[in-house]
Amino acid sequence: MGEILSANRIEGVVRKDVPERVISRLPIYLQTVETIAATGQDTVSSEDLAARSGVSPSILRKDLSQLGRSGTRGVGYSCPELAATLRTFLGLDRDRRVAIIGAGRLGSALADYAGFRRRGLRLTAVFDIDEEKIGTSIGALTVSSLDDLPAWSEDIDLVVMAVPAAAAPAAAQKAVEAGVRGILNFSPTVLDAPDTVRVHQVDLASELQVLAYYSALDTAPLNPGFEEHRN
Amino acid sequence: MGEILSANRIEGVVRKDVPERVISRLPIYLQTVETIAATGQDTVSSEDLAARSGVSPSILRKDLSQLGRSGTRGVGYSCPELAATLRTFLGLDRDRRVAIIGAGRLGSALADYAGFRRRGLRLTAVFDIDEEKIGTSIGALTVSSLDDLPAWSEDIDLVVMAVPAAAAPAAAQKAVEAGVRGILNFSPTVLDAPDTVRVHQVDLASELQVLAYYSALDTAPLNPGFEEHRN
DNA sequence: CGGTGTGAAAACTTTCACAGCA
DNA sequence: TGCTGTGAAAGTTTTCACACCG
Repeated sequence: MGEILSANRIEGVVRKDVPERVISRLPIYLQTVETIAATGQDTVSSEDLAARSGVSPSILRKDLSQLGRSGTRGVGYSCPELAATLRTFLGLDRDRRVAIIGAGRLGSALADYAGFRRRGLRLTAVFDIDEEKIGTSIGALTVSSLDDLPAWSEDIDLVVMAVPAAAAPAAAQKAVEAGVRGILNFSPTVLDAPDTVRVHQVDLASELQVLAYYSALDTAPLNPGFEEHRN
Repeated sequence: MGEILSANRIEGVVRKDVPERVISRLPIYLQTVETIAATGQDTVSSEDLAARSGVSPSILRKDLSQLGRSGTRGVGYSCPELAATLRTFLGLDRDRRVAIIGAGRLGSALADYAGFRRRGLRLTAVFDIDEEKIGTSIGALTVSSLDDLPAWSEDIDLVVMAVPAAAAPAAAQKAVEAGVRGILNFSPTVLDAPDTVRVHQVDLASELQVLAYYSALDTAPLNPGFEEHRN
């Protein structure tokens, strides 16, 4: 499940194996540095960039140092240079092509997200199995039949799954067969896929349940007078 | 940012401080064990439950052992008992009240999610600032003005932010002032909030960018003939 | 001078392997 | 016997603190 691939070969250059934890923070840095660059500020310190990204300055410096030296001592990081480095490293210099499976409310909402292009992603197709939806428009796209997915396999790198839990495994199977390299799964189901396909899970209820746990901490006990059970 | 609270007092019982990593896996176990229970299977081994939850058996056993002994040696875990333990531990035995801020496409789609009740969550309100949307219905709820949020403060534990990035900080501020305990933020902005409020970020583009990175690994090098640089 | 880059230490997480119990 | 619960080992991530350089 979600094994880390170890070859790490991009454009022929073999890189130090960068941990997934680090990779998952890079998009945040990218977004933050773009926001800062948009204000006209040309350089930024690790302290400032870290604060705005919600991480510690030392972790930010460690993370960025793994992409090669990218800052200037005594000055900070050049916003445009850093943004370019991050985009290249993440493979966003050439647009990644994304398809959404599921043209219901959630799928349509995600398809609507205006930031795709700006963030190096291109929405190329939307699929559904519902005859009612096939042929309708979502933004500039027309909903295709999921059965036609194989025909698109050359034009899809990543898939967003926005279908009911029951439909997810079969749809994922089709995506895998079509050769997609990653699946972002909004259905509340653990999907299994071969090691060549990365699956990330986003589950509304699970996230809220974690928050629910923390929301119950530190509140007045409902049942005072009870005491510590230890084994 | 997102400091771990340390008091950990639930219903008067002081617990071992359970790491966030562990907490974030519990909802998955809960969902998996409920699915298994629904098939009529009464007990489950750590090996089986782990495989279906996408984790290793040892990590599953370690995680569950932190909730107190919950299995039976030689047998496995009782599905109904384990589900009850997890629900209680996560604080889901009494429904957590959730509000959605943002009645656009995404907010409506999330409000529509059928699993709330079953998963210990109750959607109590939907807010927006757009006069056009206020007063319209989403499912059984009527969209309220965000300005009325303070009046609801007693009825909201958690908030889901589904507004454009530009509107997120102000909306989060209102939620914090109303005393919510957690925010699940779908806007692509890092929100800062006091330590008493936990903020989790879910960003479509960031998730896809991480997948994009991995999708570029192990593909045929664009620039073959280059060889391994090792330090 | 000021802020990055980085070893070394500390903290945390996962895996291993097996004791112990139903 | 079979599978949980758990110490101890291995591995990973974060923090610290400071050398180094523009």
